[in-house]
Amino acid sequence: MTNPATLSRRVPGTDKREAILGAALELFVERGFFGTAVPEIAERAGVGAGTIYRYFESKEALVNVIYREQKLRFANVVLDGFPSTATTREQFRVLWMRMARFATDNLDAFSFLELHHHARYLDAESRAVEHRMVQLFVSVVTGAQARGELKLGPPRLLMGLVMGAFVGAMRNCLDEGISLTEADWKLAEQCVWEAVRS
Amino acid sequence: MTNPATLSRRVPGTDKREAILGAALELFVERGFFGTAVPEIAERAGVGAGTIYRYFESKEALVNVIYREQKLRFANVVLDGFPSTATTREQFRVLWMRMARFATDNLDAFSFLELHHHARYLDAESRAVEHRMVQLFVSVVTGAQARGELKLGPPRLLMGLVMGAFVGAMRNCLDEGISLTEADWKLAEQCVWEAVRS
DNA sequence: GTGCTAGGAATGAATGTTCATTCCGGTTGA
DNA sequence: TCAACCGGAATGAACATTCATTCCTAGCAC
Repeated sequence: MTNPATLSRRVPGTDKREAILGAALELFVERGFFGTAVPEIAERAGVGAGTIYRYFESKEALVNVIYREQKLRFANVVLDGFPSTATTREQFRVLWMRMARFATDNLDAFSFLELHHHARYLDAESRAVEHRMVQLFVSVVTGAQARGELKLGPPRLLMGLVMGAFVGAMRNCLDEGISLTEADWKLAEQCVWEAVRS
Repeated sequence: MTNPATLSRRVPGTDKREAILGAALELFVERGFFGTAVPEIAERAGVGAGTIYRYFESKEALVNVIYREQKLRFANVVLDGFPSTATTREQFRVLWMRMARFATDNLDAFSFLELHHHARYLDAESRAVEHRMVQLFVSVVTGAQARGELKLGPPRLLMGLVMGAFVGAMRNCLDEGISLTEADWKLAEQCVWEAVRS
């Protein structure tokens, strides 16, 4: 009963759920939330329109599941095994390059998170997930400031500059349909480090 | 026929047109393009739904007019009387502070331009307006690089970092419902200059 | 092995709602 | 009186969601 052939039977329809999530992610990136019709999602996922409502309570619930899932995936990629005892310089490099990897390997997920930042249809839990991540970053910045390794100033402002610069760099990629080279990412990292170092 | 009393007759309904543009700008920022219903725009503008179609061919034409209008307003505020003979350091300061002024004084317009960056419903002319602005900035960056005053590297990448950092700083404002102080803007300017200086 | 059956999963046409757009009767200023 | 202008009800298309029906397969009887 637990051999691979029966696995998809034991958790029925998991693959359909994944197909719906994948199709919805793509379409929300391409057309936005209100610009995407539920039957379109069904068509791209290769399921009936009604099937979506077997897995998700509503279109809004669907977009919230995607948001939280991808936000947590991002957090895992970036923070898993974070070198908390390394120098701030090294921590910054690791953070930047992990973000670059996530964004490069998961273009749609990255665009989705960007696009749906603070959207009206995100519910309290989705906002809470976001808020927890921000708080975590703020505490890292505050710590580095206390050790005199980052410029002084509102932590949220410094974080905004760094994250904004990252998104700005990535956006060039997306806008031009090209992808940034490893060298480009390293240059960007060096630039932004010089922006915030004390 | 040209005295003030008859002006609003000679350009009929100019004030209604402005009311529609203003209401639509606000609502598109609050709810997005597809999330905003035309009758809602009419209500906030204090006109009938049909009246909107006396001034704009369609909802899509309306959003494009707003986009181009605000993009050009931004370009004017930032580039009008630009000190083209000053040092790159001084030019950077002027650019940054003018952008800060525009964003602070025109929160909705700034958010609108951010939100509708590369949206599907922007037409060829709107894209052309955007493209011309980018080209202009690229040539400024390239010139400064040639004089050895900016880091070398893809001009689009450096621009992306700077503009991204600006947006990131501004976003803190919007997210927290607070506004950045003059000191905050100066700190941010100093940080970002150090990111791109040679 | 074969045929049957129960019941959960999947479907997509049907439903009621909401939307962008049109159109016509009323209003206004000259 | 008249032409230009306006409002908002009317219209048809498109939408999110539902639900009566079909499909699939594990389990059983033989």
